[in-house]
Amino acid sequence: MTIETNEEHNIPKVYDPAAVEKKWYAYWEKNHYFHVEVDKNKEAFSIVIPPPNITGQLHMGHALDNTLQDILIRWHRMMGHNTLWMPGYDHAGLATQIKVEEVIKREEGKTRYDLGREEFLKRVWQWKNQYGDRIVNQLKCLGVSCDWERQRFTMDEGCSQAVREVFVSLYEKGLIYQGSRITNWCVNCNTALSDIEVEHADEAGHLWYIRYPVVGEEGTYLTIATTRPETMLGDTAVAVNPEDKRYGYLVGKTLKLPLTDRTIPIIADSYVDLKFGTGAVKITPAHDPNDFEMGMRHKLENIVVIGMDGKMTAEAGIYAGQERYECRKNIVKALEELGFLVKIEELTHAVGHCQRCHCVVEPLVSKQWFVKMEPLVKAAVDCVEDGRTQFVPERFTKSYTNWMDNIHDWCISRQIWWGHRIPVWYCDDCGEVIASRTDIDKCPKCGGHVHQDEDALDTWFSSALWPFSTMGWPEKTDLLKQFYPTSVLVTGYDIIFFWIARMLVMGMEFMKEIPFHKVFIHGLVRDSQGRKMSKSLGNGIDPLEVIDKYGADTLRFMLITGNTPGNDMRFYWERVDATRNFANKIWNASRFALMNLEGYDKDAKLAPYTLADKWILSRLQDTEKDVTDFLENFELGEAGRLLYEFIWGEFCDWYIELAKPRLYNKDNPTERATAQHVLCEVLGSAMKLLHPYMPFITEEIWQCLPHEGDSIMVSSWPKYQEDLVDQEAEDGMSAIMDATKAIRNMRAEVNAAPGRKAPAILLVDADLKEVLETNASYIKLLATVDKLTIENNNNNKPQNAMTTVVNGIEVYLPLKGLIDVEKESARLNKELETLSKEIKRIEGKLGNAGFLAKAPAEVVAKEKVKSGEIGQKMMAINERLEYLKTL
RNA sequence: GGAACUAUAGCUCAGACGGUUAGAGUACCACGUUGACAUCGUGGGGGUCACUGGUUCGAGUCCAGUUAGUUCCACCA
Repeated sequence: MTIETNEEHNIPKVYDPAAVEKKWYAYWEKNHYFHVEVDKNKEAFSIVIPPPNITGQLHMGHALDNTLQDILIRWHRMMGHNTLWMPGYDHAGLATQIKVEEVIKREEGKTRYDLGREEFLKRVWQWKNQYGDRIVNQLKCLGVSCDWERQRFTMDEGCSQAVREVFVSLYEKGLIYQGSRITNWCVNCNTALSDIEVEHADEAGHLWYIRYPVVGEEGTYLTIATTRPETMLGDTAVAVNPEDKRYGYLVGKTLKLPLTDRTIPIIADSYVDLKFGTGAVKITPAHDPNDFEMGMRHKLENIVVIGMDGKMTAEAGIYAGQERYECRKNIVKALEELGFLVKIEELTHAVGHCQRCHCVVEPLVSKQWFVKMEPLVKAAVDCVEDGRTQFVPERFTKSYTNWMDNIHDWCISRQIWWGHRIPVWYCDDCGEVIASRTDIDKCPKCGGHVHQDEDALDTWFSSALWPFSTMGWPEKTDLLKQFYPTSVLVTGYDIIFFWIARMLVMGMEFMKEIPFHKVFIHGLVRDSQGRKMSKSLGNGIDPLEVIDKYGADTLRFMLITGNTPGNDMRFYWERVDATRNFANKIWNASRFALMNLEGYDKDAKLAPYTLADKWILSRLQDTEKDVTDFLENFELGEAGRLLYEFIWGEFCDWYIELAKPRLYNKDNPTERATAQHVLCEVLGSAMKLLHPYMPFITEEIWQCLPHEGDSIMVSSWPKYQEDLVDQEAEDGMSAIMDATKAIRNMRAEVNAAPGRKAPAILLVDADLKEVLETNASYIKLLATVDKLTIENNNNNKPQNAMTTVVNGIEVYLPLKGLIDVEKESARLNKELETLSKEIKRIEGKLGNAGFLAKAPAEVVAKEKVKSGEIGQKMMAINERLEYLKTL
């Protein structure tokens, strides 16, 4: 194959991602590169996407999460594995319902109750059909390579069937039950919530001390302390600790409950803390979880005074109908007026808020469905503790197991319409309760009329099944056989309990197998001040904006590098700029290559590799190996950093510069072809290694370079070629690079005109002499040297020259008339100072018997070499200083 | 009340098994438009690795404690 390039070709100097990205994504999709069929002969690698909400817009968290997955997926695909990335989205029950309700309210002024269940659901489906794909399209802008042909939805037919199967099966096993319990109730969203949907926040509140008169003992009171005086209307007892000597004599007596005409008993219960408040607690079983428990123990009555709407009930007497906080004010006022209020203290305490609407959650008794967790968690904890499923980073294991060890039953019913309706029917005639996998229209027992439970399931119930429901469960599919357990699950630490834990539980229960081998946890993307990005703060940065301005490659690489797994990261535009510059650097390196590939013939006869060729090829192998190692350990940031350093710091800064003379010289076609060959080889491999991170620009470049195959994304991952590893070449090049840098450094010190060539003298050890002589042209080219003299270091030292010693090389720069004796002496003395500090440290080590005896021989030898080198340096500098004194 | 994480250059962050003269990007200073790139090149300044103790021949790296910050869990009215 021969490349024809036109000297005048107009590849733009600045990389423009917009056109490139659209073009290649369309190309990949058209060629079905994302799609995978089961291939039992290949090693399987699979990921199920954390399904984004249909209401959602792509945010930075998605961008990070999906980039991580895409890197792993693209890498494994290139490794030749049978690679599946299962995409899909989540119906997000409550969140979506609220969203659609808002829209309908705004546009039509109606509530969902106005529309009725059927019509409302029709609207949500419409909404889903209209906007559901929005986030998928946004994900595509990011370049992710999901198998879109397999896209799933938590409420599609298959997933819904899986939900039914799991629900009914658990019900039959007695692991799902219905009960009247005190649960978290959101008075705004009008539904029950699970414990983890309640967010606790410390709030400044008050502790009101109220005295309750003891019945039959005029003038005797028992003072209680409460943070919620409005609930006193529902008090059915006051409790003291049985050990509490202050109140012992009162236990068994009754109290007159102020503001009511009821009397309540004084009971003893060890739950009561003697040191808090007065040591006497009012008990309101209907409105406090602890009181509820105590009420059960002491068979107390539940008096509901706050309703589902957050307003006081008829039980609240004259307060009926008042909003709960308004009532609180009025109660306090009344107590004060009647002399029952003893004092008010300031108190900060944790108050639960609804995760969705942030209003204060009310503990209320209601009839709900629960999953009995305790029998289910063991398997899910065991598989993590014995390492079948591993968290990366490992530290998240602990928070997972801690949480699982203290698990509460999971309230799964929601008083909402959008979601999986609870598959339970009640017979209106015989009262039978039937959980069914299929819809029923009459009672199987008596044939009577049935009606279905009105409630829907917690969104996370269907998410919990995601790893297997998306692969066709409960059918025994080939997909499941090949891809379950999935290889890795990638998500943020914020949903470990909501999602990871539940998937482990359900996977172990229904597949009898872990859902994933690894859980790769990442942190949050925060703003530049470290704050969470949020709508209310207005500090969110739209990933699509970054993609528009800078390209997806830049966003992806920026999000992945510069932080470590599991840690939060801050978003800085400066870092976006820096990454954009990297993309542009790659672009221009490729532009350079293309401009110099004219006449390139893949099969041309090659000259022997030069030192630079051997060096860069060897470094490429090191990079391939290290990058692969890092990827295997989920150190994606480190792998990215390595690629950055290799491409910019070695390939661009040194190799390209050194290849220029051969590329420009058309009189020696064999050498030119060799340089072209190595240039293409290294650049091509570098693009492959970088492809998982920056899929678009690497495809664009790869397609321009000589290549085999139709796309870089289905090309093979570079192999570590041991025969190209050349330590000698690497050592030789580092000597040359060190000498070059030393010369540049000294020239800069005296402000020598950078463009003007000057002579230099190197005095070197015998073993370095040959490589330096052979490649003297490198130093001349890169250090702007015209006459380079290389001698053995036992020769006479050149006079009237600047000097420094690096890597066993004494570098002299004759600078006739340029040397400022004073300045040069100062510079050398400063260097001498650092060196003497260093040698003192090393000699201390070498003089330490313990070090010599216990440190590995290798380390000792290294220190000795170092000591020798420094000694040599110091000697040379001292000689030079002596000479300067004579001037 | 438990638990986790973080503390390294002005800023944002890397530093695997303890052994490099502790790194990068950015910012800053100086010089530079030689035919890939000024979204660039070359060079430079800048850190007692939060503090205290311990283990070790040797600690930014391991252990204990202290301080500061962040976060999660927890039914204390």
